[in-house]
Amino acid sequence: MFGRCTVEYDGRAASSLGAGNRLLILKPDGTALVHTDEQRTPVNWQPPGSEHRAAVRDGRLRVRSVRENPDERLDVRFDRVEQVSALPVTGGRSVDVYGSEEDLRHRILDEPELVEPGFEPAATERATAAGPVDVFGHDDEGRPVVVELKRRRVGPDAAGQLGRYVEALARELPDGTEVRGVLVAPSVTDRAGELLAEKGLSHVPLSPPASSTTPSGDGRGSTTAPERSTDADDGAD
Amino acid sequence: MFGRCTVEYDGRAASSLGAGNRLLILKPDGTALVHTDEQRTPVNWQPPGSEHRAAVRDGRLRVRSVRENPDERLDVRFDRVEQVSALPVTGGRSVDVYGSEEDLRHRILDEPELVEPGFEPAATERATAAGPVDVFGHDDEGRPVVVELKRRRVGPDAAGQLGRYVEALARELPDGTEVRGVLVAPSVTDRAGELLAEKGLSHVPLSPPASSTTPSGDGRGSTTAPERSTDADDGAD
DNA sequence: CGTGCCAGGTGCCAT
DNA sequence: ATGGCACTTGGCACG
Repeated sequence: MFGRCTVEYDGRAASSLGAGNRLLILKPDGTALVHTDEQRTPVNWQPPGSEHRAAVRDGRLRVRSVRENPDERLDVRFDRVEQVSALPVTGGRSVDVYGSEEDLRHRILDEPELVEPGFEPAATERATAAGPVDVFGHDDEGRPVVVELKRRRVGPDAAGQLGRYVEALARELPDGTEVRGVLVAPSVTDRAGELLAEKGLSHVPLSPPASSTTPSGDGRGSTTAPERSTDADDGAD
Repeated sequence: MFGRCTVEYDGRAASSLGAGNRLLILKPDGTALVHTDEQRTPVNWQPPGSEHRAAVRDGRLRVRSVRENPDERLDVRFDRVEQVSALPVTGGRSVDVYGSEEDLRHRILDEPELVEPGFEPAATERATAAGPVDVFGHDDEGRPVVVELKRRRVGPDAAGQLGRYVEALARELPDGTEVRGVLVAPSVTDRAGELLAEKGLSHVPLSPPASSTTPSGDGRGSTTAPERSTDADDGAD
């Protein structure tokens, strides 16, 4: 729907939006989106699972979307409706994304020496008291190694996360066992680097496999070709 | 626009979406959104600042949106266009949200005893080597106190964040100075609670002021002018 | 369901 | 531009 409306939201937070022309999208799964002419993020919304209802009050259309747990409500009051469309959506709803953290994990399991020579992965998502460890394994001297993967440049939070895993494992393993921690990510910020150094953790610069040609820039050596590149025949257009 | 299309994305990651009827939204600020009939998140998109272009190839409409830094591209190829609308958006584009972390900070600055009796705030956003501290102050015995605010229930990350601030301040202040850390949030998860305990930090259960029951006026900080504050009316069911 | 964590996170604002 | 962080974060997978 498109038209002049006001929007009120109350729930996890609360907000109010004065009159203006906006686009209101109501999805059959209960999602509601109010979009203006800027930004990727809707100015107001209601998550999937909400219930939409429409009624005319004082001669004006009001669309109300409500959900519970948490209780929240979105009210869109129109004083003029410019357009209403019902659109029959079909086809795929989700995409496989290449270049994710999972792809990075596969890359490392395929070639553990990318982490360091002699590294031997033992488990993924290994449970610890501090949460699941992305890749757990041992170095060339048999020392336990915790590997935390990030698909992009990281800040201090990732260093903290890795540190928690290392500490949790150190407690879990026999007293005195030295546990190493390796952060695998394209790069780290200065602060994150300092934090890693403080905690005795290390960083291995490595990116998820490029889905298509991202040739120059990252001098991260010409490691073997990712099989992912089978979409190369797409070109043409 | 609405119609049957395929969608290809390549940039920070890469994805491919087979043919189907979807809604394509092109905003004048360069945003592009591809929505299916589910979820709040678009199945594909392009951020603001991108450039949209349309062309007919092999008798089919192709919309391409490109941006640089990072380089990324979205291609939507239609084989049938069901509807095209150009909608004149007007009016406010952003909302004042109540119940934010900032509101929680105001609440605490108004009533510091909510943190603990005798707490005296000294600064907000106080800079440290580990980042800005939400509220910095002193307790009834003059000890420095770092307060980290969260508007909702928090996990281990918040405990880590607070811990980093406390440690950074402890280093900055004269040797031996005891720095206390208080996490103000509605609640904490078990794991976060353990982490807090380990680090000698404490938790004060407190929520942002409820919007619907906000009793008295509060001078909202330095930011935008709230022109639409008085709208307490709520149409009964 | 809650907990934990990734995400093409987005968006805001500081240096 | 990069960094650090909040967000009605959203979404998923696992306990």
